[in-house]
Amino acid sequence: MEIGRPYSRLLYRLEWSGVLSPQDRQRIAELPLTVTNFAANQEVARQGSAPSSCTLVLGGFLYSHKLARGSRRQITSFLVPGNIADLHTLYLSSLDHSLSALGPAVVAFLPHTALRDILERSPALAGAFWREAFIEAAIFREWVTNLGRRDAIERVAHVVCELAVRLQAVDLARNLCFSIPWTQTDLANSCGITSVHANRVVQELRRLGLVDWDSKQVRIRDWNALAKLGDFSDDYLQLPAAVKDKPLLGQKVASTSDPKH
Amino acid sequence: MEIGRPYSRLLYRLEWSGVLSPQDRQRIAELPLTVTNFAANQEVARQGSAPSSCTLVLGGFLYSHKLARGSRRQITSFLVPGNIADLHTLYLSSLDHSLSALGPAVVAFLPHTALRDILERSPALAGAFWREAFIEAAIFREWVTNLGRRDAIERVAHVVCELAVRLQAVDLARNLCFSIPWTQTDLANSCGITSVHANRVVQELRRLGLVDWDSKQVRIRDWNALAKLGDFSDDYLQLPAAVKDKPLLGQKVASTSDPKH
DNA sequence: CGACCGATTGACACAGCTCAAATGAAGTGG
DNA sequence: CCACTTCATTTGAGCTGTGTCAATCGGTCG
Repeated sequence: MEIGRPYSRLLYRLEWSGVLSPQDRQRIAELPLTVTNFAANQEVARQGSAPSSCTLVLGGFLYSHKLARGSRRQITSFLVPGNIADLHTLYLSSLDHSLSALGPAVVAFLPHTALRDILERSPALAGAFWREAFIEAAIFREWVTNLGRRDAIERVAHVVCELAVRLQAVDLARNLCFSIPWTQTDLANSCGITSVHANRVVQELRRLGLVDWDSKQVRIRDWNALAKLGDFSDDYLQLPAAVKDKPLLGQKVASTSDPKH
Repeated sequence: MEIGRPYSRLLYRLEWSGVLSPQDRQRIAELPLTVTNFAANQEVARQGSAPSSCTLVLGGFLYSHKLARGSRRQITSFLVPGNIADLHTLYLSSLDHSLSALGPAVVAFLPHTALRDILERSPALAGAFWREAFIEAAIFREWVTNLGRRDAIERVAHVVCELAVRLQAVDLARNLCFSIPWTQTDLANSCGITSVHANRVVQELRRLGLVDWDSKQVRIRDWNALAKLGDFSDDYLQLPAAVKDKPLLGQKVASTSDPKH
């Protein structure tokens, strides 16, 4: 994966479904974009607003969230570099969730007009974006299942597994180790538990020897056990064979390099 | 809404985002379709399979579901007439959930080839389908929030409100009353609770005078109270003004016509 | 009539919540 | 370089919503 250009991770993901024509790659490369930095916890878009551009994550993490009962926060998804956080604003008038930066983050805003234009002109790109949207929906279904039918430690294990896979797929996790600037409260808000209980779960995962967890740094020490505990299978993420064959998952490479770093 | 043709409810929904050209309506009307009947609980599509057509609900209900821990079932969505249950199979190779009939149901299978064709030819139809897909995603986000941050009675109240609105939007609910062939176990599987507890919650809703509940027949007796209890707002369903202005919600018409039918 | 399925009920157990406080780490300003 | 603040993590002690197990009841259908 070519890294270094703003759209490189997006392009990499879009080509999961098949190589794009030079012209289509060019279309992506030429998308007008406004790069903006956000501080930790800064709001990128507010529920109810009607943005005129979409938000591509370049660096760091965003999360979408909603409130229940007026004050109970639920994180509905984590967005990692290469993800477009709110493609739906292209066709839905108002945003049904808020969007915030988990830690410091860099995003690019892509005007709706330009995106609609390439979706109309290139069936291949339209297909690639459809695919992105549908993968996001599959993740939502998995989260519904996670929240509805797994207990706290399983939920946490599952979310950690999911992030590990999604991050390694865009080269942001190495050796089952990744950095993410979340707090245990963020974790709790994504797993539908309280932060107090999230803390106890994290401690239990440490005690079981499944993960090292320095809050901002997560290292999975026993992938197979964690995936089993979290009832995790990466099927729903629809990874292409080329990505699945990368090492790091299934602990194929857990022994090749120094597990301490 | 014109009723009577297989695609009428779909067309009605597609036009929520704006009137379609006669040619586009024609394209929908001419979609090749295979109509099939399913018995209650019969499987329409199995997780892991790779269908070559999409499933349009014509009558009755479908539900998508996944298993956690091998045996705990979670319903991830209810599909009502006019919904396409698995549009994502157009672009994702394998189904990440199973699809079953809640009660007896009639569905139409639409070949991928025909659907891809109209998505490529008509930007307006593509936009309408994008909109459908994004509304589905918004529902998933709401479900994530429901499961993660509301307690049992709130979850049930919320799901009932959602179904009432979605059904009345396609003329399948009158006077806040609708028929749905679910069991309390189905309800439990959608709300992430056990069937025993679902029963207690239903009894409590009855006792509070919020709903009449004859299992297959749900009548909301106090919409405002139920919506408040379920922390429900229909914003995420992205109803067009024309539909929101219909009576029945907000109990505007709770008295105008016969509540028995 | 018997079989089966869904609704209902009761007794009890426990996962996770609430409330409250202590500890620790990181930054800020003097 | 040290007080001071702030925020995240951690711990403890009850409390409660929901699960589990098991039985009963009622309706439907062959």
